Amino acid sequence: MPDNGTIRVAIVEDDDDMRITLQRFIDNTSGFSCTGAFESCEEALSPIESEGPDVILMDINLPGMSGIDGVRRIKLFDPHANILMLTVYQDDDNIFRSICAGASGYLLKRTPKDVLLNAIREVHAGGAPMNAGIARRVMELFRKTAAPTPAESSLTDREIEILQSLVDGCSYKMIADRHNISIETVRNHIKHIYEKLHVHSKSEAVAKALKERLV
Amino acid sequence: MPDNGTIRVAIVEDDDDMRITLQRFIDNTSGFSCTGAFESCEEALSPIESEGPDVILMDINLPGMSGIDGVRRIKLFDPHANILMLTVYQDDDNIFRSICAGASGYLLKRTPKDVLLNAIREVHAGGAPMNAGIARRVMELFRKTAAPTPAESSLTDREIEILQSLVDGCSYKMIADRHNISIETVRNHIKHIYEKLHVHSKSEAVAKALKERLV
DNA sequence: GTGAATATGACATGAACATGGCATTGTCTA
DNA sequence: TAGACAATGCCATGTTCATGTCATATTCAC
Repeated sequence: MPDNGTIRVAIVEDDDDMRITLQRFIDNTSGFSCTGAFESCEEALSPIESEGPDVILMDINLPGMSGIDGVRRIKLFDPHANILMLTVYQDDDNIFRSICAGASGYLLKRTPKDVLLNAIREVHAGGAPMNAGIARRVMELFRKTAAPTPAESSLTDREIEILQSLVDGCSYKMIADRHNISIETVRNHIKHIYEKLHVHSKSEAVAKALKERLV
Repeated sequence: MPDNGTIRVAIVEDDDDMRITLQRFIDNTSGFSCTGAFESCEEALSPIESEGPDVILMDINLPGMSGIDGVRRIKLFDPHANILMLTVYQDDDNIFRSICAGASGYLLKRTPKDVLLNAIREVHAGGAPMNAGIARRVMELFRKTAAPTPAESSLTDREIEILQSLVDGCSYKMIADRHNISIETVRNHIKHIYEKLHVHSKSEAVAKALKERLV
């Protein structure tokens, strides 16, 4: 990392105009330098791995490997890479998949240059820049996705152990062996589990256990 | 909503100094007005419901009902309420629970006044203001919480429908009725599902379906 | 120290399931 | 157009499960 204070930026963008404009803009801005500008992830991966830029600007819709897959690949060899998605898409699915792949920020291409610079600084500083609408979307997605609080169950510790074994796919016999108890005892525990969960089969119990985070 | 352009803010904060300082600051700032400042959620709920402020600043650590529960309650009668958490806590658990409860933004109390004003504007405009570190944390939490990419399953559409029915706790007979096919056909589909998933029982299939997000 | 809850165990019976093989029909593709 | 795959269907056999009733020992609270 040369030139303390300069943020080294790599660009992956297939549109020639956009890419060249961005590269010039960054190189001509004090405090920033461009380590490379690439048309595709395939071209970008190796240079990015060796150069280790501070921030990577990544388009989503690229020929060949998508930007989202690119993020995943980059994160494989550098889990701390700071990647800022810069794209025209702001649908939930792309946002969701970008974040899951490991992107640290998400901006639209029409973002003004000064905001983009701030975002690059922010992502470099450990932030997660994104425009207001996208941030709110992430919150909504998060809320929807988040695990519901484990339901209050009246199951005893032992019953939860047995239920866990059911989730693991064990037969009664296997559960008996695993816990060193008689298969009749297993039956008994499972009877009680069924009563408490209001179910009538192994598969229902397993579904309920997993959906309600009982195990 | 009086005075077009003025953002009406309610405050819930138990610390007297903090609350009074905030209230004065907001009332003395052009474009903002304070509809009420409360020491507790219990006191705040009713006035907030009748006043319908544009933005609510909410502390987390309150005597009695916590700010997080407060958010939940407010969201019950006004799902579009814009609530900005303003707190000293920035641990994952509080952030996580605030977002799940329905908060739209999350700032620390030591946030400078001008940043706070911007955040109020932003949350009012549909954004989700939070400081850089918290934003990054939300992304991380999101990534950890989010559903892993559905595994490649090679199941046909029909098989996935049947598998869904298994997850719903159906017996073979119920599946046959639900899909208007013979129970023998159900057997056949399930045979194929077992082969493809490498399982040997309904409960194993259900567990695999839920764990690997096949349905 | 009595009662409630828990963990353990047994037995019996009918229902549901797992697995094998086999057949027909339609669709898609090399 | 032959082959692969999907969806539908039937039959048979053995296994596993669901559910009932009952019993004993332990623990913990009231």
